[in-house]
Amino acid sequence: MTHPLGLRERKKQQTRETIVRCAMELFAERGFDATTIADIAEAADIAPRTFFAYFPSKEDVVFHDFDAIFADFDTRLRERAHGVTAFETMREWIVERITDHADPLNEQRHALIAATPSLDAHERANMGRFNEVLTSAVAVDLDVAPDALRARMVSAAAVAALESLREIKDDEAGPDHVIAVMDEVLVFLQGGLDALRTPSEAGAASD
Amino acid sequence: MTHPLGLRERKKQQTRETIVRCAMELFAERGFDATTIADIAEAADIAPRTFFAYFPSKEDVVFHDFDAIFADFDTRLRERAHGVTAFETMREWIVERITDHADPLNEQRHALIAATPSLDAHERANMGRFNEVLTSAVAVDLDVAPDALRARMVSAAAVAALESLREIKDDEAGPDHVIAVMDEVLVFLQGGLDALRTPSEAGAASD
DNA sequence: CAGAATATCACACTGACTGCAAAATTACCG
DNA sequence: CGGTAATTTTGCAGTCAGTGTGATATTCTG
Repeated sequence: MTHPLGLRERKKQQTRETIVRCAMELFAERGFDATTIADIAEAADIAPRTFFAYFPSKEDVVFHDFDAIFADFDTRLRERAHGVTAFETMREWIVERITDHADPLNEQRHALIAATPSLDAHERANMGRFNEVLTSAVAVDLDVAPDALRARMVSAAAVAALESLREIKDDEAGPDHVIAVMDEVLVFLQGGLDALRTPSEAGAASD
Repeated sequence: MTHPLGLRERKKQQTRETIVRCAMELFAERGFDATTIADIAEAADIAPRTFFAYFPSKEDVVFHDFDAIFADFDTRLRERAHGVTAFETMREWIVERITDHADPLNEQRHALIAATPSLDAHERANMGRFNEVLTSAVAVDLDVAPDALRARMVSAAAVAALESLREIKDDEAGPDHVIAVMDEVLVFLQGGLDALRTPSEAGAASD
């Protein structure tokens, strides 16, 4: 009655955050592989076994917010209005995320991921999930099969742009740079699709 | 003197092949995760500890030929003649591989990968390496920075095509289908790059 | 406050992977 | 051929991630 969430839920949330904070700190200090579950548990003042009540694996701590982000993107794609392109939806979503959720810890996180092969693989798998949902949405836009080559190419190029964005993120100019990048992507994709639409001149110049 | 390779080398090669064969058999039967190193060692008639003298991890058995394939692609890209596009090089390379190395076990392998998350992540990492070298080669072609967005997009789209090819592979028509796919990719990339080159009309139609 | 629900935890276990040093095998050279 | 050096195989002990189970503690509900 005093709180929107019961004591239990609040404590759980708090413990979860403590685990994430302590773990990321240790990862930054010693590296991911050199940090054990026991280390994290001690720092967060929980039993080692309890860690696994919060995260299925050590890696999942690093990507603790991915599920929420992905779900957000997915529903956004699914619930877009008729006539609104998947790419436009993605562009909007990215600009929002950049402006709203400017997380200064992201830079540190990505340094960690880049330095840890297993995390890098995990990150790629995450991007793969973005790619999947984007591909099927693009396929709907283009009115082709869900696994059509052109849908894959469009989605892959868009996700490549997404990846390039996360490398700059905070230090470079925020929304302006993002918009510039997305514009370049749009021109590229549009040009590519137009070329596929007109079966005229195929390949003449060098790429 | 009787052999190009000494007894030692020959036995090593043989043992390596035995491990791969036995392991893949077991993986196909029971699944990757349900197969232990001890199982593989017993089947290949070696000590469990010896397994790690041949492969750094269980996963690497599945991708035992990746290093060679990747090195082939990489040198091919590096040593291409002046004026020959990275994309053209890739196209040639793929057609050769499809025709020469038609491995009937590949289908089985990819089923295994698709069914095993950790292998899927590993496979993505492998594709990521293709993407990296292709990106820098494309950047040279386009005369832009190695991490330029357009180089990334081109490479990402090409790798997406590569991934789509590996899904069909044996059952569908071989070289013909491959060439058709690569042609479509070329038109798409060419169109996209042309659009970026002419700063005229940007976005009008829907993608 | 009692009892149901749930969270924390200790314990024991599997399985991947590593370091180390002994034992077996192969190569080399006089 | 014999013996020694180089290399490979192996056993053993150990670390660490992750899981199942059941006991204990905490919170919730009436």
